[in-house]
Amino acid sequence: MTDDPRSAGAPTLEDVARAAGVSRATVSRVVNGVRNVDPVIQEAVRRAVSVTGYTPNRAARSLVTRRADAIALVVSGAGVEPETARADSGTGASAQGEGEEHRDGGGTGDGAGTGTRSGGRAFGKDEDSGGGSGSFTAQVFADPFFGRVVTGVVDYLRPRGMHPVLMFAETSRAREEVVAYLRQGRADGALVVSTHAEDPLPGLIADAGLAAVLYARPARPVPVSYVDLAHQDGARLAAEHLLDRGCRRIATISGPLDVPAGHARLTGFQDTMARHGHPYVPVVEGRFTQESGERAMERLLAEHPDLDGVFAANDLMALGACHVLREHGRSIPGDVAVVGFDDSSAALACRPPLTTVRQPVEGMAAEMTRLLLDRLARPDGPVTSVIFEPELVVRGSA
Amino acid sequence: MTDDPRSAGAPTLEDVARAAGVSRATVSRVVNGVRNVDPVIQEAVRRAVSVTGYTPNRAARSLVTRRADAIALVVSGAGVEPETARADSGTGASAQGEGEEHRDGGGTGDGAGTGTRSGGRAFGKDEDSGGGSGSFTAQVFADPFFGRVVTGVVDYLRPRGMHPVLMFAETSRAREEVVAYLRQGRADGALVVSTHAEDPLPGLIADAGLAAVLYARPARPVPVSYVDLAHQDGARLAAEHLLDRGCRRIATISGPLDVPAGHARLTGFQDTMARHGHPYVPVVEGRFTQESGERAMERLLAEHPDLDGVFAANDLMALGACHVLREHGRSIPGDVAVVGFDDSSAALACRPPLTTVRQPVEGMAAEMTRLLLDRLARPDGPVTSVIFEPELVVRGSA
DNA sequence: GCACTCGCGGAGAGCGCTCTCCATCCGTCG
DNA sequence: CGACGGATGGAGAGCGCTCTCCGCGAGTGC
Repeated sequence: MTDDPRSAGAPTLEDVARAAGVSRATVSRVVNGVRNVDPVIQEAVRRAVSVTGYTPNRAARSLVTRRADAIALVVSGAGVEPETARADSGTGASAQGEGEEHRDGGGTGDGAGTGTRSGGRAFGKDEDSGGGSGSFTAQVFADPFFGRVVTGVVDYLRPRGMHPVLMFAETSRAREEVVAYLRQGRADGALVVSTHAEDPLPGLIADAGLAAVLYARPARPVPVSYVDLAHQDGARLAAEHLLDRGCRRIATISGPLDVPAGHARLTGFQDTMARHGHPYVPVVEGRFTQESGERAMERLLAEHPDLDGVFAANDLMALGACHVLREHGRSIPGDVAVVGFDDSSAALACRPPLTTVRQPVEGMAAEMTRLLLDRLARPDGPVTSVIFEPELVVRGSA
Repeated sequence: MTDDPRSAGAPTLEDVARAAGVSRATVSRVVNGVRNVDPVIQEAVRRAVSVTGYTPNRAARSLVTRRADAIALVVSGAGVEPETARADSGTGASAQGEGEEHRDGGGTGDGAGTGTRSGGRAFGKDEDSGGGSGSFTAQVFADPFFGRVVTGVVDYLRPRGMHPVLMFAETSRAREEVVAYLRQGRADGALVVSTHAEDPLPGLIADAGLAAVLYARPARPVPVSYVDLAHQDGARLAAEHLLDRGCRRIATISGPLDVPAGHARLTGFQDTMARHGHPYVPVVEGRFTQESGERAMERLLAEHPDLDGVFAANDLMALGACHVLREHGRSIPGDVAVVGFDDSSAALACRPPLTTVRQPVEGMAAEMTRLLLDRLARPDGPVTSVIFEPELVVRGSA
């Protein structure tokens, strides 16, 4: 019968108000942006808050503010997949979404990465206890790139009291879930990292009038902000460095050509080479995985045993190339100079450490986050994009 | 004046009910677990839902169900930190979390891993555009381990329509934020991965009566479920393999001894070696980073130039050790056999690929998630823990 | 000295949803 | 043939919070 703080559940605004002898509204004012409350009362309220151990209920707040104060970090995958069936399997088993088909790399097509796919990832060979063997998620994190994106996003968000919800969207079903998630108001906007061009997700999000910012420019224009890297410039840096070093028989291992970054790095490289009198550059297409880099290097070596310089479109492939090169008795950089791209952790896992083109992933991810938060603050602000400049990091391999 | 679906904002249950000519309650019944609604009406409601494009508002639902249908994935860091000042630096720079003090390896103490810390991570040397140079986040993702944890968690959660909120908790402030987050009802429970023993977070969560499951047993008992690996057994496997191979002058690079996993792997290794007539095994403490593995290997080689076998407590260190070994002219496994631990992606980034002890991280993470969901379903269920058995994966290095 | 403004706190109306009663209506059994 | 039970749908009360009104008291200008 005393003023017990309603023994059930967590204390509410009401409880605090009672304890402080004021109204709910006043407590709310104090708890949030202190609009205009007498300092004395403020203090009383604050004391009451700590006495009762009050924590505002976010659901209730979100209900009225219509803000979740959360954002989604979405890793979006290939657009190519069997979605003809328009599966209406209701709830339940969505595990079948696995059947995703990657288009198998253009000219490289030695069927390599298909059966032996596990080469790219170390784990989960015959594991089946729920851990994602060949799952999209596992593939994603096999590349150090995504960890860096997460790092950039989280480091930007944390000081602002926000935390990202991690989502993956490699199937149309998953994509719809992402849109639904946003529409349900569980997140105010999305940070989308696409692993493939033609990803329909940005379009879906834009159509639904939801806020998003992309990492990398979408293949077809979408009215959404993005951050990107000047890939061509980076490739130019690599080419010039190899040339400056005196390499004359230079080849390149490109990324998947259906990925804008892969394409741009190749054309940037070829253009620069051509401009310096090397109109023809041997190229084998890889898939940004270490194993594909190995295959590509083997092939390159078979066809051009005398090459003295290689530019791989990312570090993982460069690492694989180095292994193969060494196995074939080539010293690095003595016999063959190798330049990678990204400056990821793989660059240092290599011996000698990789000379590479640095992509400031963390900074780009942070900027992407900033753009999203800006947009949420001013929904009618302009759609802006930021292009980052890469820089060459010279280490031992070239 | 017509039955326009209230042109403002998203359609609500009310709108759907009107469109279907039923009551809100009925629509709710259909949308959720269909308790008992006439099939005909069900169909009508479903049609109305798709016509109106209705999506339930999660905040409203959470408000009454008191469930967020979300869980937090928390990477928790060192307990050791300068929190005397009780830093009230408000928001902003949390980057100082770097000051985190790892005890510098027992006898190793050559001050190595201190200045050259960047060796462990590839990125962000002088980068400052917000991306986390030496941030805790960056450190965390520099190890392939966390990507695997995320993979396991996400792959288990996704088919269940859930997505994890990613949080980090390396400072007491961050820890409080995690607890607050849970108390606000933004997540129903937490999955906690501690990078250090003595982590206070599990205790804080348990004290607050919140649900959680840990990856790895906490140093001091906490009434919380966890999953863990039989580290000793794994180390035994490594020792026996090295011995079986005929190695007789074996040394080991241990993990940080203040981390239970590091400690257990060392003692398991030593015990087995002792049981086989090798009471003394040279050991240098590493920090689970590639660079610390290199340093340790250098030291080991200096003191025991004739060694013919090395067990590194994780793959990253084994990778570093291999580099150093090769630089010193030792062939692997010819002159020196190397065994790693984890079977992470680093094991395949190595040449020859690493023989290693497999920790089924994805499976363990999935199990951890299952335990949490179980607990949320039955809050008064038992506190259970699951210990996984490691297995030896023989590849080229030993 | 009176109306007017302004600062400040309280009352109360929802936000959209779930869920517990009830009211109905049907079929069926005594 | 009347009553009763089960199946079904509707009404309505909140969940905890924010925020718009209002009221009140005190300062201010003419």
